Amino acid sequence: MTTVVWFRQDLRIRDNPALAAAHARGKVAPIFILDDVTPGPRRRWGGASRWWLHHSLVSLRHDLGHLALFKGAPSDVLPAFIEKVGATAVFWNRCYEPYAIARDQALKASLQAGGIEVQTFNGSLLHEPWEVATASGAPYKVYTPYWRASLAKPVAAPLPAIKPQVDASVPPGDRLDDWQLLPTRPNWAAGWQQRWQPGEAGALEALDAFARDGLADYSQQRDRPDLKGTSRLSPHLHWGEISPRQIWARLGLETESPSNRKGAEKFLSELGWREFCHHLLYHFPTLPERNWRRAFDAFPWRQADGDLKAWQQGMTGYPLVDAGMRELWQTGWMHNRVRMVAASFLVKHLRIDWRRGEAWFWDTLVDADLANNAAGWQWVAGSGADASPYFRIFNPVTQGKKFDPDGDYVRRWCPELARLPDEHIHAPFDAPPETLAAAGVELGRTYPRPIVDHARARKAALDGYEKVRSAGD
DNA sequence: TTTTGAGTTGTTCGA
DNA sequence: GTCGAACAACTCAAA
Repeated sequence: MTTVVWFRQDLRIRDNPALAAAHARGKVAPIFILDDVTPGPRRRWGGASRWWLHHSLVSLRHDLGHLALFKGAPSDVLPAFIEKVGATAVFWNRCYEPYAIARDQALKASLQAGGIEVQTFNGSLLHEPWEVATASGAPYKVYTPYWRASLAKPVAAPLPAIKPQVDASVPPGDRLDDWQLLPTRPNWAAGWQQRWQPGEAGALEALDAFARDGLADYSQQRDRPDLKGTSRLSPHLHWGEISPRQIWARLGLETESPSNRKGAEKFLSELGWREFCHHLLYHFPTLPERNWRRAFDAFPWRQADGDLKAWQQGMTGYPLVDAGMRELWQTGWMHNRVRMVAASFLVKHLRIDWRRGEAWFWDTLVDADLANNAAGWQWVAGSGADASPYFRIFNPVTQGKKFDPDGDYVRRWCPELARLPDEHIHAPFDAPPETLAAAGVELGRTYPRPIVDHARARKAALDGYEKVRSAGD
């Protein structure tokens, strides 16, 4: 008996429920479908995600021994593939993007109507979004009670690795290179393979390194963009090269020292945010498109295309923001602390609609994830569930001094400022002229002047939120 | 149904 | 330099 396993965001052979169940039935016909056609917001993977996907598929194909690649609408591709390999069943692990849920439900119904057995599994979350609910059965809208309720539920143990018996008659489908997932002209991802190792082996190595070395100081170091204090597991998690269950199981063992235990709990609570974001997206499917708090529809966003461009290019004149945006552009990733500062700057200092920032992150982040991205941006904007209060406006200079105290992070990504002394590295616009000259910095020429004044921008943002407040009634 | 306590990540101002 | 209070009300979750 051959079972088709449709791989999506579960590009691994360990703890893969759909693959394990199919293997238990007999031969397996694995397939990945590049779906650029199903309609929906952010249905098409961004540029950085496509780079990651390419390499992750190479890795998965190697681990499986065979992987069929097809491009197009799953509603066309999958039934044809099932027929071609003579399968009687298809298994997959669930996705949670609203368009994917609609697509998969329709496909499941039509396959079942055609006599094909369909089974779906949880391969991406500790708990399904509908499994965690308040006493009255409603979805949670606040993180802390959500996570408390999640912690009270048992987490399934991870499944062992599967080396499936692949059906020899499985057609290979497309050549991966023909999908052109990798950038050319220019190849902006040159050098990314020194920084990232997409695929299951890389994910396991990253978890191993983090569990070994990262937990003891995680609670403090996670906020320091100048240090390597975070796990960098986010892109691996997004593509399902590793599952939250595996992380849960691994970190649950790291309890020999109190500091490790504290770090593990903190990290798992970050995993909890990922779960909460998926919970929100599932229960509020317009999250990527509409203000979760509708009163924010009254916020007076600016068009300001030039300011948007300066932000995207890391040319705002605020070193921490610029360092973050350049790190993003050059590596496909940005430190979480800096994401908050840079996002807050776009939304509150520049008063540009969070959706335009969300779109930029979607295209440039290797860990771009609809649930996390949409919920994160709405959190920063103040329009989201359990969001940052409107009056919380990050000061990029204060944040820089606090979390990049020696300026190492700014110097790495804004080398034109590298020779400034520590006390001026986060606010070159306040440095004495002779200090700037000695460091070879000429504002407006070698590094931009601030595109907005912090105090004025802060006041304007608060005025904008006043409109939201009055629209709330 | 009503009430009560609580709520990721900050900044600024004044003592 | 450090510290606490104000920011401003509102919504949520649970008793």
